[in-house]
Amino acid sequence: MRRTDAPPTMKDVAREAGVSLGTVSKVINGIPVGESYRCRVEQAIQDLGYHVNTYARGLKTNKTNCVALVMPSLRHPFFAHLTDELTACLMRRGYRSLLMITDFDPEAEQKCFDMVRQNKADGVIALTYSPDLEADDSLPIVTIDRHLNYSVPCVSSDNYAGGELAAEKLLSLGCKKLLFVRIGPEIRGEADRRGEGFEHKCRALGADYTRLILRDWETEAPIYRFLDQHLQGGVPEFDGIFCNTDDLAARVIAFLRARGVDIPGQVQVIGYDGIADYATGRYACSTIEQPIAQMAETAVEILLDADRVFSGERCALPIRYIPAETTRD
Amino acid sequence: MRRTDAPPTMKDVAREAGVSLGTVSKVINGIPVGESYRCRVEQAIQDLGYHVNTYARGLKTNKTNCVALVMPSLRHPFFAHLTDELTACLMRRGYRSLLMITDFDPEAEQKCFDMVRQNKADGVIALTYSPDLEADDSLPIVTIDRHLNYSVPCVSSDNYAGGELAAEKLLSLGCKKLLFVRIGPEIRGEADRRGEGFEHKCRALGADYTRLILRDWETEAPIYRFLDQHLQGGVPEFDGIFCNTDDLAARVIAFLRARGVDIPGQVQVIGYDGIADYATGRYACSTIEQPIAQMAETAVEILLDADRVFSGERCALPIRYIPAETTRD
DNA sequence: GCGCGGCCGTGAATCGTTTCACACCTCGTA
DNA sequence: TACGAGGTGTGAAACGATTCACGGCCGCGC
Repeated sequence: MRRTDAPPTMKDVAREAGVSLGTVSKVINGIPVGESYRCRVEQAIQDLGYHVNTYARGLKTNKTNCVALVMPSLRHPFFAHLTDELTACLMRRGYRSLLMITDFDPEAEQKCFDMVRQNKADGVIALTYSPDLEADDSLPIVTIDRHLNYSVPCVSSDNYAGGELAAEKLLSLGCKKLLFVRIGPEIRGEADRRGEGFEHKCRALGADYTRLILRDWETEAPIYRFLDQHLQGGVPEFDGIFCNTDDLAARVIAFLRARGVDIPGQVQVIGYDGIADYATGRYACSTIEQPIAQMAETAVEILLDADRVFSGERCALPIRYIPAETTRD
Repeated sequence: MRRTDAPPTMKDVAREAGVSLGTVSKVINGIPVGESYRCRVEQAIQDLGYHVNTYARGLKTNKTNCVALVMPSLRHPFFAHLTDELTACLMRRGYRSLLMITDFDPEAEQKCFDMVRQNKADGVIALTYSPDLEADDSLPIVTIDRHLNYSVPCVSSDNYAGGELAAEKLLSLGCKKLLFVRIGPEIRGEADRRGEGFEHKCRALGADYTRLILRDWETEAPIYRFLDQHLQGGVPEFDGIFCNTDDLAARVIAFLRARGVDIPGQVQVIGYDGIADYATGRYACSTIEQPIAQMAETAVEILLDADRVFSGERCALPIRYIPAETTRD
């Protein structure tokens, strides 16, 4: 007799229903089976409170219904929002998500990839910062905003167009002297195309622009120094600034305001991401919004719809401009 | 011959190293084994690029090294931050986290619990909104801020003390007429103790207070109506307001300011959670901060350290007051 | 009435681990 | 020298699902 504290197995169900293992398996997997058999099995499953053992199934089928999400952090609202949408998408399709946080550490990122391999997830959706991760071609991977190598599909918003849009907006607001500020680690990422698009548009329209590129996190000091140097007698030299993230934009705005600069009176500032503050629903600055839900949907689609063949495909989704005074809600 | 595209198994390692399965198993699990044997096995593992198959192991051991995280959403920074800390804690201990998002839907919450059962996670850490979830006593569960029933341990910040602290602060700032506003669904949750602590302290100090309790999300209209009614000739009747969440506080502040009320000149407002805006690092309002990292650490500890016995224990962690003008960083 | 094809339920084999009873070897002791 | 205890590697059995070759049964057609 089976101990009552151990969960029931298919064998128990089969015995209870008076059928064979194969029949139980068929019922569970929705394979057609004689009416009376199906009923007996379903009844037995109910009575015993049977649940399939995912690990036995995974062992046999080599399918786990599990996708690993590799994210740098959930502190940043963009990552959190993205993870939220990805998980929702995956659950809708009957997949579970295995969450891994790397804290921007390349070593941790590589470790995650190794873990994923050994955990036999069905796939990986990753947003990473290590320039040269060993992507395992044995496992389907989709990256977000990053090029691991050119056989790994990458989903992102249309960063180039976003940069162009930022330039257009600043110029159409009457700005004459533009500045592009970029912060963050060096990556072969789509996000770098924000600057390219911006510069291209500036050149195309014959606008005066400068760029300030910092290849590290958390080193804002040089930016503040630069801004100070270009603040002649309290009058800022630049009247339009494009920052590569919203939080950088917010800090730049705070810094300039502390120096007595009127924003947006004297200087226009545009950020990138389009995340509103949760509490107030307000945007900290004018911004280029990324279609997060659509990015998540697309990443999941590419990962799971194996019938479509993707080879190093890049998927650039449409962006949108949001002025600072906007409130979400 | 094993096909080269199939991942190597312990059997392959054993053959390559010229030892038995049992020996390979011992090496993998760190059980002492003769020096020369260990070396041969480790070499073979290297050569073959062997990784243990988690599903086979899980099947055999009934342990998965996997904890399910049931969260309402990651849009709210409190949940995101908490999930971040929980995942970090779990990874440090060699556990993986299975993320499930319920979107505040009781049905989805129950479904998550069912999924967890069938997925055989080693445990669950849940922050739920359904008043009566069927907790499965076969699976270790720790809740955050919620009482499922009194045999399930619950971790939270010291909400009662937080309420008291809010009352004290408002009074010490010179407020005479206090208001407590609560919004959110009805739950048997620790969060309700915020109001109790607040009221208790008010009574103890003989302070004049009113309460406005809404048992639903997203129905702020009655709050605004109430505030309007108590705005006699532009002068607010209440000069100290305690809101049960930061985002409610932020909205109340925005509403009153739109009515021309000077905050904090005429009215002091305190929220709860202590989450700073990511972009600016600023707190949207004065607030009672919850020790999120400590809550995560404690929840994981209670869940995994089975040697300690918990029966319906409630763990209330210390809170802290943060004035509005503070900046994180 | 007989034979054959199709349908459908059966249960043994299998997936890759862990575990454990067992056999072997060595060393110390009588 | 002989025997037993202790240490160590071995490999078969088991975990709980899926799969597939097999065989029983039914009905149709000649």
